Amino acid sequence: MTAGTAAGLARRTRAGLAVDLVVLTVRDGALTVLLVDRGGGPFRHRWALPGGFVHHDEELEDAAARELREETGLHATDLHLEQVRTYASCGRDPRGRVASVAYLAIAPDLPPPTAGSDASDARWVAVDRVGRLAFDHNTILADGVERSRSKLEYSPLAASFCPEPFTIGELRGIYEAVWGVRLDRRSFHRTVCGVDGFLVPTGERRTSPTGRPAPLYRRGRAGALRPAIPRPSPGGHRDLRETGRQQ
Amino acid sequence: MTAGTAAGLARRTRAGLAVDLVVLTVRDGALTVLLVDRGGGPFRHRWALPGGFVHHDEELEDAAARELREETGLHATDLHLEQVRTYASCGRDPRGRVASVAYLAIAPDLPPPTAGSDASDARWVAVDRVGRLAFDHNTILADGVERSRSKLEYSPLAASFCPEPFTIGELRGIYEAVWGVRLDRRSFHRTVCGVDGFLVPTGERRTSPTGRPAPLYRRGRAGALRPAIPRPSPGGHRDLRETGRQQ
DNA sequence: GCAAAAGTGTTAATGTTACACCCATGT
DNA sequence: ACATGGGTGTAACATTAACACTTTTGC
Repeated sequence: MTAGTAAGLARRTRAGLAVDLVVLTVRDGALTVLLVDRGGGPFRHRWALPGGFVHHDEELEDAAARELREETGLHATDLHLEQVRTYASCGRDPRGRVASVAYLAIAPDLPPPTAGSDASDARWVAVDRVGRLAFDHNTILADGVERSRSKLEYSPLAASFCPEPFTIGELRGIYEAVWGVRLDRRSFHRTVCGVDGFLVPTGERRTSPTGRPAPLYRRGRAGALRPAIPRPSPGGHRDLRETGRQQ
Repeated sequence: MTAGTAAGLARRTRAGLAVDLVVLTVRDGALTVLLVDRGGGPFRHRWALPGGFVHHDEELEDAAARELREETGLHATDLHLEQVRTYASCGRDPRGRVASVAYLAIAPDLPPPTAGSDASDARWVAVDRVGRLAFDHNTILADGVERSRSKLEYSPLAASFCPEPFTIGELRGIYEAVWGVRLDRRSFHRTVCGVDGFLVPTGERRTSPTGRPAPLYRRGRAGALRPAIPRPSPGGHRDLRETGRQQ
């Protein structure tokens, strides 16, 4: 589009342009999201996703990185940031039409955030303990979580949850927390090590008070996981296929 | 987001809000997109994706459906419509800041469209023969095509390319055109019939001048394909030829 | 009968799952 | 030695790919 006659130009819709962030990490074995207590505006003192209006001449992704920095001190170079989708329902913001572009940010576990300019408080909350949020943020959160769950399978996203360098065991903990399943330690090891470009061994090892020292890894360059890390099917295994019969 | 103090409110960004449509179909065995020749505005007489500004108090999806109707006569009830992503770079529209939400529309093969209000011409073009488009529409098109290719695997999207009722052979033609591969006729048949809820037999058959009559199907209610339709790996091996003659 | 497309059966190769078992370390 | 987690081997099972063969129609 963006087709427009002179008449079309005159009556074209203008809307507020904002970004909202679904910042996920794994803390204590649970998938966790960063929430802020809104300091002002509508839904004051409601919990919400961090975010804010895009500045003039500012790219969406830069706005997302800026909000992240302002609210958490995180720098976008350290983490994965991707667009999820846009929410622009007419009634979603009482101040008027606002189109909010949601971004998913994946970060290693971090210290509790400090409240920023737009928030009176900020904290990490396990995604299954999140209450009613401001605006349509419960929907945005659900979409972000769903996106991260499915991308774990075929993208190297899981490694973005780990502070580098990390062990295979820590990586497995990410998969278990995000998917909410238990994975076989031995099969998992072989599977991830068999994915070309996923993990790069540092040559170092981490010794721990318990167990054999584990080799350390960094994120590799692979953009997609081939083969994928199989996600256990929730309903168990399929039984025999029934071939479709006609008449 | 949508956090805003009184100060934040005053300086919030406002932008034009538009939708662009990647309307795909399969024609003559090729994945094909609907393009319009821009009748006015910037990029006049350049080919572009159909789309336009969102009206006041109009939902994004309604705007997408309206543009589709205006430019092609298609009704959204007949086709699959989903949001892909939002493009809002500062320089993408010479008229100013415009956020364009891209939608993917999948339609059965249709007669050539008629030009609408914003377009001086409209036509179907095979996606691998698309030239330089207006704005950033080549990028939007590429993202839409990529989305449709990956969704074919695990969603019932392929059936939206077929006018109902359809045969298994027609459905296979969709997969072959979109993925650009040849699929084994017999394995494909078993695979799709084994997916619960994908296809619903009508009980009717379609007789053709050549070959055995094929049972007809409609789209089922499945939202996801379990198991998925396996997509041949690109770095793969086998090129299949199906001569149709038995050895 | 013949060509063409639908549909079934079968097998080899491949992939996945589950678990036995060994390794290396701190206590 | 033992507990703990890292790492390898392997057999059972499930899935996939390739293709032989049969069925049903129009001409």
